[in-house]
Amino acid sequence: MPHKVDIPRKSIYRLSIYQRCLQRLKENRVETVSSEALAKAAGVKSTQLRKDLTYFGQFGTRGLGYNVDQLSRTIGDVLGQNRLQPVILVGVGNLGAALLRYGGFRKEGFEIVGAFDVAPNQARHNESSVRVYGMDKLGAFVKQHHVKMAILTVPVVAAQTVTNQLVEAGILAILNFSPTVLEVPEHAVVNSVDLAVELENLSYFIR
Amino acid sequence: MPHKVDIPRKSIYRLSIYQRCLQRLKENRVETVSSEALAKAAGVKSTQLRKDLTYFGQFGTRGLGYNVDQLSRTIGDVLGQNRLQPVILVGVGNLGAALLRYGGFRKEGFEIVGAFDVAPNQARHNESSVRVYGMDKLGAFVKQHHVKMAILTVPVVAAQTVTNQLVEAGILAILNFSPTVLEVPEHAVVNSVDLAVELENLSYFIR
DNA sequence: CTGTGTGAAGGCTTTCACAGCC
DNA sequence: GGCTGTGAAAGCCTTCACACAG
Repeated sequence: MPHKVDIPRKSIYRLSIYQRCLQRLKENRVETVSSEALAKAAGVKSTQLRKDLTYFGQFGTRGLGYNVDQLSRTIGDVLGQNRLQPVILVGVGNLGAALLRYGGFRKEGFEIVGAFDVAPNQARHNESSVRVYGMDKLGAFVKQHHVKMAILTVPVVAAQTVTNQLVEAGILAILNFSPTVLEVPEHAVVNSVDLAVELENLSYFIR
Repeated sequence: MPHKVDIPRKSIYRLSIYQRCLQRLKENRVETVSSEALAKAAGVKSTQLRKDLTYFGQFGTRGLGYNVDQLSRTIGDVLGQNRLQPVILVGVGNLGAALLRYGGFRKEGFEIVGAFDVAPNQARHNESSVRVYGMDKLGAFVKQHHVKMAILTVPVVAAQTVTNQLVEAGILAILNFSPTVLEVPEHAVVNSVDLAVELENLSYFIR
């Protein structure tokens, strides 16, 4: 429920990583974990893990560690992944279609409830159970299904236009795969995944 | 050629963004750009852009700005994108196959020269011109083609094992799409793209 | 005695303010 | 006058050191 802004964005990212590790521990029937052990699994320092957690409260038992199940549920609450979050995907090309088929988001609390494309009929929607609609259906769909998040996999030239449509429709968060900088109003959030940028970055570090 | 370690990693990332914007300017026959204008296009402050650039030298003309073409070539040198860099892809499932078909990396200086999978024959390699080999061919291929970078799109359970094989084969940089933390020796670099983490992160910011 | 929680210190990145050059 | 280059300041995040609880 809170929304304290003075929590480092990086801490939030790490919360997701911790959650992954906790899930794996849960599968292995581990009930308790120390900050040392969990931090190692997540690839961070134990002090950082503890600091990250204290932004949201105190969950550990001194001398013992953290209860895996309880910590996992707490982090789930913070990240809002304890309710299935509906997501739409816009742009059903190569990448978009692959993400539709992937479906592994569901386990993390996200469900792609609909897809949109300028040419819904020729879109590569084979094998996926998600329906592909034309762009004209977007506004009504978002309102009807109370969708707040969108995955954007359209070509660069369309990215900003579609973004505007999404914001207009009431979308608050966009996961952008187009290699371009998107402009959105204050109240909306964009995370960009740029594959070429990641490759270039690696390329720099191996010379 | 250099490899100064005291350059912020984030600056390197931004260099890629600047490069994108410069390319677009070049297409529009723009010859000169101010730090103010370029920064705006890249979504950063102009002082940050200038600071980023000074890590590598002085490229601007006071009172005028930067020469688009020259700056672009300089950044290209730094990022090592002026030679086509060979890349392999391991794990030809949904996402892997989509990336193979995508092919948009070439424009940024990367070429996927080969793909690998435990089951190369049933891999989804349709429509792509990249050949899919069995994992046993990996070592020889990497050596023969002098490949230094790999894209990893295998399931979580296989990720660390395959990573070890890659490092063993001589791969220095890995772009990892598996939702797990990879362990690599000092001399190797990993960049991870975790779609679920990105979604969770967004989810946090819209509550 | 083990392991968490946390104020303070340290380190890194961004921003400011302005000197310097065209 | 306009715009870059840059030392210094500010801000932010990580790490340390240790108090404190079980």
